[in-house]
Amino acid sequence: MMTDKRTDILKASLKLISEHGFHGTPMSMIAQEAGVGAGTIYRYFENKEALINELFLEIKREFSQAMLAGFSEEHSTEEQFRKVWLNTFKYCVRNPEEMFFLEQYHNSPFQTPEIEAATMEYLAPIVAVFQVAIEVGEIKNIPFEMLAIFTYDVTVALAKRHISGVLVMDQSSLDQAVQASWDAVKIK
Amino acid sequence: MMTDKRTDILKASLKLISEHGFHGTPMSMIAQEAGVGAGTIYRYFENKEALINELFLEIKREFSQAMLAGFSEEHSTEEQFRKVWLNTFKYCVRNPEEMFFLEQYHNSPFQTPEIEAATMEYLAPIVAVFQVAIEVGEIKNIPFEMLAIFTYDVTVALAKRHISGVLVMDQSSLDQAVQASWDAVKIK
Amino acid sequence: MMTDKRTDILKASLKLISEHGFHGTPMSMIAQEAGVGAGTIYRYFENKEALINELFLEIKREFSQAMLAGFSEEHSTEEQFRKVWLNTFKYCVRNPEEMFFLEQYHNSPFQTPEIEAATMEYLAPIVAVFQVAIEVGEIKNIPFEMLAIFTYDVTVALAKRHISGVLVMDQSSLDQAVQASWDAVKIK
Amino acid sequence: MMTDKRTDILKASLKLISEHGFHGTPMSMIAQEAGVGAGTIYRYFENKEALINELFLEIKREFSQAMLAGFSEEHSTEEQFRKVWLNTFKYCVRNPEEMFFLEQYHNSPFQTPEIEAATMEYLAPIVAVFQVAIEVGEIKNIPFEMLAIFTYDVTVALAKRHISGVLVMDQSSLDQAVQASWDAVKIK
DNA sequence: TATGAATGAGCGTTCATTCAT
DNA sequence: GATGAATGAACGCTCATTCAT
Repeated sequence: MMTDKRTDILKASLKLISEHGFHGTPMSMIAQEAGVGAGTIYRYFENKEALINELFLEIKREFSQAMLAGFSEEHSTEEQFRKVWLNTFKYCVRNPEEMFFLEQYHNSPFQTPEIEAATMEYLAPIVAVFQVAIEVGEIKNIPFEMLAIFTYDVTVALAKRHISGVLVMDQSSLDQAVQASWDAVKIK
Repeated sequence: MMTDKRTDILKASLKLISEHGFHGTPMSMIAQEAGVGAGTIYRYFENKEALINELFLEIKREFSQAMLAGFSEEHSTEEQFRKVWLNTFKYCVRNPEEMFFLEQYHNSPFQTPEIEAATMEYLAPIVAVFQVAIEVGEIKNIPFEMLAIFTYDVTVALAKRHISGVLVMDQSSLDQAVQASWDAVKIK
Repeated sequence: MMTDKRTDILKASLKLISEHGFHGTPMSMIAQEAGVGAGTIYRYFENKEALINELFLEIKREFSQAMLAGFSEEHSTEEQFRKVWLNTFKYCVRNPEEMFFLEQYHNSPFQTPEIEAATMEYLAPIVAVFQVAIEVGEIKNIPFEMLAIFTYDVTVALAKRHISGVLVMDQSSLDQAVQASWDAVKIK
Repeated sequence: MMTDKRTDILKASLKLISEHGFHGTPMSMIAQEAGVGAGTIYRYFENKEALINELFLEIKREFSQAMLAGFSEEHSTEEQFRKVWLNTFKYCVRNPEEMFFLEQYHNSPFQTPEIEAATMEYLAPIVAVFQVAIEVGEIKNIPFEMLAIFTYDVTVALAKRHISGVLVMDQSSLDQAVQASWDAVKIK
């Protein structure tokens, strides 16, 4: 299969980078974990930076899809909000490698405005919902970027603390957290 | 002597690391920027890791002091909350290098539980205020770690977006953001 | 391939180390002399210490084989003694690099009891001959370590003086030396 | 006192070098052990090599004097031989630092023919005794260098084994060793 | 197409030596 | 004279990348 090795390389990269960091993961280690020759990586990716950027885009796409799972415009804004919030949290907890990778990426020199922007479009449906909710007066008229912080960033931060064990998120804590996030953005 | 070499080295490290990352900043580059010989760094710091850890502790202390500026127990909880929130935001915006450095540090292998813990005590006064506010029923009874996310993490995230230009935080946006954060944690 | 890089590296190491010493021989110099890249050495040897240890074991094995050349239990003890003595001397004179390397190694921190011990078994046949000779009363009942000094150490010391030119060992001097060594250990 | 610091430096060098080797002993370590500033060493010695060479000459002189202790032409050749032999052995066992230093020196690039030769004159009395003994037919007519090997080199090698514990030299072993050495060089 | 041996620039770090005080 | 902070060349070693097979 054509994409087999490419996928193997991306998987190996994710696993190793999430554990050892970008700089603790030599290309040779990725090659070994992926079961390919070191030179083979360069048939699929121009260089290490390109590999990491493509991995980022792939994970970001998957993450965005997960955020939108079961998303339906028939529900209330609050229900949609909760849905997305919990989807985000669940994805993080179930895919810690992906989450750690993204967190590392966001604080690295690999990160570029163009690539970050490219991921924005994945979340268009959510943006639309917020847009309508603002117009009908259900949530505060604040920039989408700010809304995103009270949902995405807060959720990921909680998931990280949960995974590291610093903060145990049981059902009741989860309810508290969603409620607090909703309180932050809702009107009244 | 007018300039202290230790300080020069820390300053150079901060500037370069905040821009190029830990691994994008060789010791030789730090030496050059600081105007010292490469070997001189090792008179003041045991190795690169120790240099970075000491820089972290120094910045964290300064940051914590900035967060507590003008802090007084005579004001209301909400006023104290706003004060700390705005202090945090201002520090980030005025000291972007320090902020980027801290963010990088928190997602790096340099970070160790001991060093992280050592910084916790700086914020004891804030913890105390939250504690009282919870007891008297002014803010929600949620774990301190969660409260921290709705204050510290959210604020830093906003400052980062502001600095990158993705999100312009004028006075009115700032008011909105503080209010949203307060809405997230306050009762009623 | 005609030339084996591993062998090239060992040969270059031997030549340079015997001349300049362990610490006067950087890895880069070995690489250049061997005609390989600096990093290539590390494909064949874990680090400098491992390279030196492997070189030691290789030379020690070769040396031991040379000492035992033409060794036969059919001859008299004295003939066997002379044979080994002269084999040793000849090897040193013909392979001064190997000899200087071994001498350096024996006075270095690379030397470890395990590695030293590993080389002992090469000389088992000689030990056996001495053992029997002691039992039948042909040579003095002195510890093997002491016998070794009157044979091996003395011989190497003579070879060193010969190579340095301080002492010219012609056939007659050689006969004198062997005789003196034999007089030291023989009975009566 | 004028020579105080110089002596301190030499003592510190001997102690540290005998333990850690030439290359495991930085000048700064010597300075600290000697209780002087690093730069001070360069007032007394041109550089590290000169320091080591001077230390060698000093030890060699002391060693030679020890070898000649109680030396008297009134005794028989054999008695004189035994005396020197045992003096040598005792010095090594009582001054292992000096012995290890000398052994290291002899297998190092510091060693030069000129310096080695300079030490020869210390042993002139011994040379004279051997000379006479050869002329009167008490010992074999072999070069002094070869005689030296059967006395000095053999003795030092035994002392080294004794100190390392590989070979325990009690009174009887010592008698055996002296006898073997004497057997090697005596006539009949 | 796939490999992995080979490369060498670049890293963190050491230490003999200098020189302002 | 004595100091020790400062230097920077040189070290051992890593790893992204290339290219002959």
